[in-house]
Amino acid sequence: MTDALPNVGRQVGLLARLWRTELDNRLRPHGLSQARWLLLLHLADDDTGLAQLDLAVLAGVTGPTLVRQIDQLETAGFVQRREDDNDRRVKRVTLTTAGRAKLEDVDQVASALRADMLTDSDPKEIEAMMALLAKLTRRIETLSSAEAKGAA
Amino acid sequence: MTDALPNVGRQVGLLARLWRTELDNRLRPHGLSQARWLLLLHLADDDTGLAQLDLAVLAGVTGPTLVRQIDQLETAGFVQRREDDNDRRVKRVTLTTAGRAKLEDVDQVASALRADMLTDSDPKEIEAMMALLAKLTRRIETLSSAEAKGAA
DNA sequence: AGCTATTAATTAGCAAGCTAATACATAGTG
DNA sequence: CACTATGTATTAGCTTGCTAATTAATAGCT
Repeated sequence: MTDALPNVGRQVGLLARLWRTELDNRLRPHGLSQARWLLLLHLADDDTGLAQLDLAVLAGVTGPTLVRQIDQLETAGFVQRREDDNDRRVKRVTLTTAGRAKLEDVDQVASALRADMLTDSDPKEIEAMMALLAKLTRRIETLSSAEAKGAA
Repeated sequence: MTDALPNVGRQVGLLARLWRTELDNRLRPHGLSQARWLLLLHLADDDTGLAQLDLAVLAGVTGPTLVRQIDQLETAGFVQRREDDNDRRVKRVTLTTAGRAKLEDVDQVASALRADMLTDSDPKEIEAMMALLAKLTRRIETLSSAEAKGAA
Protein backbone atom coordinates (compact mmCIF):
# COMPACT_ATOMS: atom_id res chain seq x y z
CA MET A 1 0.00 0.00 0.00
CA THR A 2 3.02 2.22 0.27
CA ASP A 3 3.95 2.30 -3.39
CA ALA A 4 1.98 4.94 -5.22
CA LEU A 5 0.17 3.84 -8.36
CA PRO A 6 1.39 5.67 -11.45
CA ASN A 7 -0.76 8.44 -12.90
CA VAL A 8 -1.95 6.45 -15.89
CA GLY A 9 -4.85 8.77 -16.60
CA ARG A 10 -2.55 11.73 -17.04
CA GLN A 11 -0.09 9.91 -19.31
CA VAL A 12 -2.82 8.41 -21.47
CA GLY A 13 -4.64 11.73 -21.70
CA LEU A 14 -1.51 13.57 -22.76
CA LEU A 15 -0.56 11.11 -25.48
CA ALA A 16 -4.13 10.96 -26.74
CA ARG A 17 -4.26 14.74 -27.17
CA LEU A 18 -0.91 14.95 -28.91
CA TRP A 19 -1.81 12.08 -31.22
CA ARG A 20 -5.14 13.58 -32.11
CA THR A 21 -3.70 17.03 -32.74
CA GLU A 22 -0.96 15.66 -34.98
CA LEU A 23 -3.37 13.50 -36.97
CA ASP A 24 -5.86 16.34 -37.28
CA ASN A 25 -3.11 18.53 -38.71
CA ARG A 26 -2.16 15.91 -41.27
CA LEU A 27 -5.78 15.18 -42.21
CA ARG A 28 -6.87 18.82 -42.50
CA PRO A 29 -5.67 19.20 -46.12
CA HIS A 30 -7.91 16.26 -46.97
CA GLY A 31 -10.96 17.79 -45.30
CA LEU A 32 -11.08 15.26 -42.50
CA SER A 33 -10.26 14.95 -38.81
CA GLN A 34 -9.32 12.00 -36.62
CA ALA A 35 -12.89 11.72 -35.40
CA ARG A 36 -14.47 11.68 -38.85
CA TRP A 37 -11.78 9.47 -40.38
CA LEU A 38 -12.41 6.88 -37.67
CA LEU A 39 -16.11 6.84 -38.47
CA LEU A 40 -15.43 6.25 -42.15
CA LEU A 41 -13.09 3.45 -41.15
CA HIS A 42 -15.78 1.69 -39.14
CA LEU A 43 -18.31 2.14 -41.92
CA ALA A 44 -15.96 0.56 -44.45
CA ASP A 45 -16.25 -2.82 -42.73
CA ASP A 46 -19.96 -2.77 -43.19
CA ASP A 47 -22.25 -3.56 -46.10
CA THR A 48 -25.90 -3.25 -45.12
CA GLY A 49 -25.60 0.05 -43.28
CA LEU A 50 -25.13 0.63 -39.59
CA ALA A 51 -27.73 2.05 -37.25
CA GLN A 52 -26.33 5.26 -35.77
CA LEU A 53 -26.26 3.93 -32.25
CA ASP A 54 -24.34 0.85 -33.33
CA LEU A 55 -21.82 3.05 -35.07
CA ALA A 56 -21.56 5.24 -31.99
CA VAL A 57 -20.79 2.20 -29.83
CA LEU A 58 -18.17 0.98 -32.31
CA ALA A 59 -16.51 4.37 -32.35
CA GLY A 60 -16.85 4.74 -28.59
CA VAL A 61 -18.73 8.03 -28.63
CA THR A 62 -22.18 9.07 -27.45
CA GLY A 63 -25.24 9.49 -29.66
CA PRO A 64 -25.22 13.28 -29.82
CA THR A 65 -21.52 13.38 -30.66
CA LEU A 66 -22.15 11.00 -33.53
CA VAL A 67 -25.11 12.95 -34.87
CA ARG A 68 -23.01 16.04 -35.46
CA GLN A 69 -20.19 14.14 -37.13
CA ILE A 70 -22.61 12.34 -39.42
CA ASP A 71 -24.20 15.68 -40.28
CA GLN A 72 -20.82 16.95 -41.43
CA LEU A 73 -19.87 13.79 -43.28
CA GLU A 74 -23.24 13.82 -45.01
CA THR A 75 -22.89 17.45 -46.11
CA ALA A 76 -19.42 16.61 -47.39
CA GLY A 77 -20.99 13.80 -49.42
CA PHE A 78 -18.98 11.00 -47.82
CA VAL A 79 -21.88 9.32 -46.12
CA GLN A 80 -25.61 8.80 -46.51
CA ARG A 81 -28.51 8.32 -44.09
CA ARG A 82 -31.23 5.88 -45.17
CA GLU A 83 -34.40 4.96 -43.32
CA ASP A 84 -34.64 1.46 -41.97
CA ASP A 85 -37.33 -0.70 -43.58
CA ASN A 86 -38.49 -2.40 -40.42
CA ASP A 87 -38.08 0.22 -37.73
CA ARG A 88 -38.84 3.82 -38.47
CA ARG A 89 -36.84 5.01 -35.46
CA VAL A 90 -33.50 3.92 -36.84
CA LYS A 91 -31.47 5.45 -39.63
CA ARG A 92 -28.82 3.39 -41.36
CA VAL A 93 -25.58 5.06 -42.37
CA THR A 94 -23.56 3.93 -45.37
CA LEU A 95 -20.46 5.16 -47.18
CA THR A 96 -21.04 6.80 -50.54
CA THR A 97 -18.65 5.94 -53.34
CA ALA A 98 -17.05 9.33 -52.78
CA GLY A 99 -16.64 8.42 -49.13
CA ARG A 100 -15.05 5.10 -49.97
CA ALA A 101 -12.66 6.80 -52.38
CA LYS A 102 -11.74 9.46 -49.84
CA LEU A 103 -11.07 6.81 -47.24
CA GLU A 104 -8.64 4.97 -49.46
CA ASP A 105 -7.01 8.24 -50.34
CA VAL A 106 -6.52 9.15 -46.73
CA ASP A 107 -5.77 5.80 -45.24
CA GLN A 108 -2.05 6.14 -45.80
CA VAL A 109 -1.97 9.38 -43.82
CA ALA A 110 -3.03 7.64 -40.64
CA SER A 111 -0.80 4.67 -41.43
CA ALA A 112 2.17 6.96 -41.97
CA LEU A 113 1.72 8.58 -38.58
CA ARG A 114 1.39 5.15 -37.00
CA ALA A 115 4.64 4.11 -38.68
CA ASP A 116 6.40 7.32 -37.65
CA MET A 117 5.37 6.64 -34.09
CA LEU A 118 5.94 2.93 -33.77
CA THR A 119 8.79 1.86 -36.02
CA ASP A 120 11.51 1.92 -33.42
CA SER A 121 9.53 0.18 -30.71
CA ASP A 122 9.41 -3.55 -30.15
CA PRO A 123 6.22 -5.07 -31.64
CA LYS A 124 5.92 -7.38 -28.64
CA GLU A 125 6.00 -4.45 -26.25
CA ILE A 126 3.45 -2.62 -28.36
CA GLU A 127 1.17 -5.65 -28.31
CA ALA A 128 1.52 -5.94 -24.55
CA MET A 129 0.66 -2.28 -24.15
CA MET A 130 -2.35 -2.59 -26.42
CA ALA A 131 -3.60 -5.58 -24.46
CA LEU A 132 -3.35 -3.74 -21.17
CA LEU A 133 -4.96 -0.62 -22.60
CA ALA A 134 -7.83 -2.77 -23.86
CA LYS A 135 -8.17 -4.43 -20.48
CA LEU A 136 -8.30 -1.09 -18.70
CA THR A 137 -10.85 0.15 -21.23
CA ARG A 138 -13.13 -2.80 -20.52
CA ARG A 139 -12.62 -2.23 -16.83
CA ILE A 140 -13.60 1.43 -16.84
CA GLU A 141 -16.61 0.63 -19.00
CA THR A 142 -17.93 -1.80 -16.41
CA LEU A 143 -17.13 0.72 -13.65
CA SER A 144 -19.18 3.46 -15.27
CA SER A 145 -22.10 1.25 -16.17
CA ALA A 146 -22.19 -0.17 -12.65
CA GLU A 147 -22.51 3.35 -11.28
CA ALA A 148 -25.22 4.21 -13.79
CA LYS A 149 -27.12 1.16 -12.59
CA GLY A 150 -26.62 2.09 -8.95
CA ALA A 151 -28.12 5.50 -9.57
CA ALA A 152 -31.37 4.01 -10.91
CA MET B 1 5.77 -4.64 -43.93
CA THR B 2 2.83 -6.98 -44.26
CA ASP B 3 1.75 -6.94 -40.62
CA ALA B 4 -0.47 -3.96 -39.96
CA LEU B 5 0.49 -1.75 -37.06
CA PRO B 6 -2.16 -1.64 -34.34
CA ASN B 7 -4.37 1.41 -34.08
CA VAL B 8 -2.73 2.81 -30.97
CA GLY B 9 -4.17 6.28 -31.42
CA ARG B 10 -7.71 4.96 -31.33
CA GLN B 11 -7.19 2.80 -28.24
CA VAL B 12 -5.37 5.52 -26.33
CA GLY B 13 -7.97 8.10 -27.29
CA LEU B 14 -10.83 5.91 -26.16
CA LEU B 15 -9.33 5.10 -22.78
CA ALA B 16 -8.36 8.73 -22.23
CA ARG B 17 -11.93 9.89 -22.79
CA LEU B 18 -13.47 7.26 -20.57
CA TRP B 19 -10.95 7.96 -17.82
CA ARG B 20 -11.52 11.68 -17.97
CA THR B 21 -15.29 11.36 -17.98
CA GLU B 22 -15.25 9.02 -15.00
CA LEU B 23 -12.88 11.23 -13.01
CA ASP B 24 -14.85 14.35 -13.91
CA ASN B 25 -17.99 12.68 -12.59
CA ARG B 26 -16.31 11.81 -9.32
CA LEU B 27 -14.71 15.24 -8.93
CA ARG B 28 -17.84 17.23 -9.78
CA PRO B 29 -19.25 17.13 -6.23
CA HIS B 30 -15.99 18.71 -5.09
CA GLY B 31 -16.19 21.51 -7.63
CA LEU B 32 -13.25 20.29 -9.67
CA SER B 33 -12.51 18.51 -12.95
CA GLN B 34 -9.63 16.34 -14.10
CA ALA B 35 -8.04 19.30 -15.87
CA ARG B 36 -8.19 21.63 -12.89
CA TRP B 37 -7.22 18.97 -10.36
CA LEU B 38 -4.10 18.22 -12.41
CA LEU B 39 -3.10 21.87 -12.34
CA LEU B 40 -3.46 22.01 -8.58
CA LEU B 41 -1.34 18.88 -8.38
CA HIS B 42 1.49 20.45 -10.35
CA LEU B 43 1.30 23.63 -8.30
CA ALA B 44 1.59 21.67 -5.06
CA ASP B 45 5.18 20.68 -5.88
CA ASP B 46 6.15 24.28 -6.16
CA ASP B 47 7.03 26.96 -3.64
CA THR B 48 7.99 30.20 -5.33
CA GLY B 49 5.18 30.28 -7.87
CA LEU B 50 5.21 29.05 -11.43
CA ALA B 51 5.09 31.23 -14.50
CA GLN B 52 1.95 30.37 -16.44
CA LEU B 53 3.83 29.06 -19.45
CA ASP B 54 5.95 26.78 -17.27
CA LEU B 55 2.81 25.40 -15.69
CA ALA B 56 1.28 24.92 -19.12
CA VAL B 57 4.28 22.90 -20.24
CA LEU B 58 4.17 20.79 -17.09
CA ALA B 59 0.49 20.08 -17.59
CA GLY B 60 0.96 19.54 -21.31
CA VAL B 61 -1.56 22.12 -22.46
CA THR B 62 -1.25 25.30 -24.51
CA GLY B 63 -1.14 28.81 -23.09
CA PRO B 64 -4.72 29.80 -23.89
CA THR B 65 -6.08 26.58 -22.43
CA LEU B 66 -4.22 27.30 -19.23
CA VAL B 67 -5.41 30.90 -19.02
CA ARG B 68 -9.03 29.86 -18.84
CA GLN B 69 -8.43 27.17 -16.24
CA ILE B 70 -6.45 29.56 -14.07
CA ASP B 71 -9.27 32.09 -14.41
CA GLN B 72 -11.68 29.55 -13.00
CA LEU B 73 -9.37 28.34 -10.27
CA GLU B 74 -8.72 31.94 -9.26
CA THR B 75 -12.42 32.78 -9.08
CA ALA B 76 -12.93 29.66 -7.01
CA GLY B 77 -10.22 30.93 -4.66
CA PHE B 78 -7.89 27.95 -5.07
CA VAL B 79 -5.12 29.82 -6.82
CA GLN B 80 -3.60 33.26 -7.02
CA ARG B 81 -1.83 35.26 -9.73
CA ARG B 82 1.07 37.45 -8.63
CA GLU B 83 3.23 39.71 -10.75
CA ASP B 84 6.83 38.73 -11.18
CA ASP B 85 9.36 41.11 -9.62
CA ASN B 86 11.91 40.98 -12.42
CA ASP B 87 9.82 40.55 -15.57
CA ARG B 88 6.54 42.38 -15.88
CA ARG B 89 5.36 40.07 -18.64
CA VAL B 90 5.13 37.00 -16.46
CA LYS B 91 2.58 36.18 -13.80
CA ARG B 92 3.40 33.62 -11.16
CA VAL B 93 0.67 31.28 -10.01
CA THR B 94 0.55 29.85 -6.49
CA LEU B 95 -1.88 27.74 -4.49
CA THR B 96 -3.87 29.54 -1.84
CA THR B 97 -4.32 27.81 1.50
CA ALA B 98 -7.87 27.01 0.40
CA GLY B 99 -6.44 25.46 -2.75
CA ARG B 100 -3.98 23.38 -0.80
CA ALA B 101 -6.73 22.18 1.52
CA LYS B 102 -9.03 21.33 -1.39
CA LEU B 103 -6.26 19.39 -3.07
CA GLU B 104 -5.68 17.22 -0.01
CA ASP B 105 -9.41 16.75 0.31
CA VAL B 106 -9.72 15.60 -3.26
CA ASP B 107 -6.53 13.68 -3.68
CA GLN B 108 -8.08 10.41 -2.53
CA VAL B 109 -10.75 10.65 -5.21
CA ALA B 110 -8.20 10.39 -7.99
CA SER B 111 -6.25 7.76 -6.08
CA ALA B 112 -9.38 5.71 -5.57
CA LEU B 113 -10.13 5.67 -9.28
CA ARG B 114 -6.53 4.71 -9.99
CA ALA B 115 -6.84 1.85 -7.51
CA ASP B 116 -10.18 0.75 -8.96
CA MET B 117 -8.57 0.63 -12.36
CA LEU B 118 -5.21 -0.92 -11.61
CA THR B 119 -5.51 -3.28 -8.66
CA ASP B 120 -5.89 -6.46 -10.65
CA SER B 121 -3.15 -5.72 -13.15
CA ASP B 122 0.49 -6.69 -12.75
CA PRO B 123 2.57 -3.72 -11.55
CA LYS B 124 5.39 -4.78 -13.86
CA GLU B 125 3.09 -4.72 -16.86
CA ILE B 126 1.75 -1.34 -15.81
CA GLU B 127 5.26 0.01 -15.51
CA ALA B 128 6.16 -1.33 -18.94
CA MET B 129 3.07 0.27 -20.42
CA MET B 130 3.82 3.59 -18.75
CA ALA B 131 7.37 3.51 -20.08
CA LEU B 132 6.21 2.90 -23.63
CA LEU B 133 3.50 5.55 -23.37
CA ALA B 134 6.13 8.02 -22.19
CA LYS B 135 8.43 7.06 -25.02
CA LEU B 136 5.68 7.57 -27.57
CA THR B 137 4.82 10.90 -25.98
CA ARG B 138 8.40 12.12 -26.34
CA ARG B 139 8.41 10.84 -29.89
CA ILE B 140 5.29 12.68 -30.99
CA GLU B 141 6.53 15.84 -29.31
CA THR B 142 9.69 15.80 -31.40
CA LEU B 143 7.62 14.99 -34.50
CA SER B 144 5.36 18.01 -34.05
CA SER B 145 8.13 20.42 -33.18
CA ALA B 146 10.17 19.25 -36.19
CA GLU B 147 7.23 20.08 -38.44
CA ALA B 148 6.75 23.46 -36.81
CA LYS B 149 10.41 24.18 -37.52
CA GLY B 150 10.08 23.03 -41.09
CA ALA B 151 7.22 25.44 -41.68
CA ALA B 152 9.32 28.45 -40.69
C1' DA C 1 19.63 55.26 -27.97
C1' DG C 2 16.54 53.26 -31.17
C1' DC C 3 14.59 49.46 -33.98
C1' DT C 4 13.59 44.81 -34.55
C1' DA C 5 12.63 40.32 -32.88
C1' DT C 6 11.10 37.46 -29.34
C1' DT C 7 8.40 36.23 -25.35
C1' DA C 8 4.17 36.17 -21.85
C1' DA C 9 -0.40 36.53 -21.26
C1' DT C 10 -4.60 37.21 -23.21
C1' DT C 11 -8.87 37.30 -26.38
C1' DA C 12 -11.65 35.36 -30.07
C1' DG C 13 -13.34 31.65 -32.33
C1' DC C 14 -13.47 26.61 -33.76
C1' DA C 15 -13.76 21.29 -32.80
C1' DA C 16 -15.42 17.44 -30.56
C1' DG C 17 -16.43 15.34 -26.44
C1' DC C 18 -20.23 15.15 -22.72
C1' DT C 19 -25.18 15.34 -20.22
C1' DA C 20 -30.05 16.60 -20.14
C1' DA C 21 -34.21 17.20 -22.40
C1' DT C 22 -37.44 16.37 -26.69
C1' DA C 23 -39.89 14.01 -30.40
C1' DC C 24 -41.29 10.12 -32.31
C1' DA C 25 -41.72 5.01 -32.83
C1' DT C 26 -41.99 0.47 -30.99
C1' DA C 27 -42.73 -3.05 -27.36
C1' DG C 28 -44.84 -4.85 -23.47
C1' DT C 29 -48.70 -5.24 -20.13
C1' DG C 30 -53.14 -4.68 -18.00
C1' DC D 1 -57.12 -2.09 -27.18
C1' DA D 2 -55.07 1.49 -24.46
C1' DC D 3 -51.19 3.01 -21.71
C1' DT D 4 -46.86 2.84 -20.04
C1' DA D 5 -41.80 1.43 -20.98
C1' DT D 6 -38.18 1.63 -23.73
C1' DG D 7 -35.44 2.83 -27.56
C1' DT D 8 -33.56 6.01 -31.51
C1' DA D 9 -32.31 10.17 -33.20
C1' DT D 10 -32.06 14.81 -32.35
C1' DT D 11 -31.46 19.59 -30.20
C1' DA D 12 -29.53 22.68 -26.72
C1' DG D 13 -25.93 23.93 -23.91
C1' DC D 14 -21.47 23.08 -21.23
C1' DT D 15 -16.33 21.89 -21.01
C1' DT D 16 -11.85 21.81 -22.51
C1' DG D 17 -8.79 21.15 -26.00
C1' DC D 18 -6.74 23.81 -30.16
C1' DT D 19 -4.89 27.85 -33.51
C1' DA D 20 -4.57 32.64 -34.81
C1' DA D 21 -4.32 37.26 -33.62
C1' DT D 22 -3.46 41.17 -29.88
C1' DT D 23 -1.12 43.62 -26.32
C1' DA D 24 2.61 44.65 -23.50
C1' DA D 25 7.34 43.92 -22.07
C1' DT D 26 12.00 42.42 -22.66
C1' DA D 27 16.27 41.33 -25.30
C1' DG D 28 19.46 41.96 -28.90
C1' DC D 29 21.85 44.53 -32.48
C1' DT D 30 23.87 48.47 -34.92
